[in-house]
Amino acid sequence: MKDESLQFAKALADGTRQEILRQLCCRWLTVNALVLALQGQVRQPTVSHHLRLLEEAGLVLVEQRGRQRLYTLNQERLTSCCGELMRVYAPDYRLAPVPVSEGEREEA
Amino acid sequence: MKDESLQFAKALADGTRQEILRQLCCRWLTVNALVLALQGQVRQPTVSHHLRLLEEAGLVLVEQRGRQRLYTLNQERLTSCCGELMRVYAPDYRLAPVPVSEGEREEA
DNA sequence: TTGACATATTGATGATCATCAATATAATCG
DNA sequence: CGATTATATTGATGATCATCAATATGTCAA
Repeated sequence: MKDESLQFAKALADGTRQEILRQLCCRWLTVNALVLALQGQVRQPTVSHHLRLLEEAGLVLVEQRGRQRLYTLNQERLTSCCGELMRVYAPDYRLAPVPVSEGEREEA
Repeated sequence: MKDESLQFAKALADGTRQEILRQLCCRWLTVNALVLALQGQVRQPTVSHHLRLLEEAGLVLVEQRGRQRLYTLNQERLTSCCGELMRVYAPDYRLAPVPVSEGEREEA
């Protein structure tokens, strides 16, 4: 897409997609596992549809594993998109994103 | 709206609204001035419509001034919404938003 | 109060999009 | 190979939404 911030916002502008991202945060799930995690909220084709949009926006990472595909949230991408938004729309504010260290990540 | 991050994303999920926000960044414009700045892209009622959505999302500030209404981008709100997004969807990253000082603001 | 100006609201229309059932593709196993 | 499983794609349908012309509301000046 031409405008990255627009694609980013559109990707997040749906409740089901945000729920999917929450489920994919900090873990890898297969499509079916994701459908189950969504508790019958939506069917598998719908989940695949959303995953495609999220992948096109770079917000999820995919890994083929036999006949299943594992998805996870791409935190780095989300961070950089938020950074871009703030650079454009909040130039009077600054952000200093600090990656959490490996050690800290384990504690949570 | 129930979900703040969803309302935020929806508000940004339109090219015209993002263009409006760019125009309202760091300055106050009347509705008509905004229509002019958009160079005939959209009519006045459409602009008013978008301004309402943006106001409901807290992304613009309004001030009545005689018979006109002045709008400007609410940078603080945008910053906090981005922060919320990152807190939820990028917990392995941190942001330390630092407001630019008054002095620096003048230079730009 | 009347007239002129600035903005908001209404109602209609077309476009975009979320969702589903059905089906296709792809990968593994026997 | 054929059967099974996992995921993607297709086509249809209803909902949401961006946009406009027309009109209403609100504000000031004379």
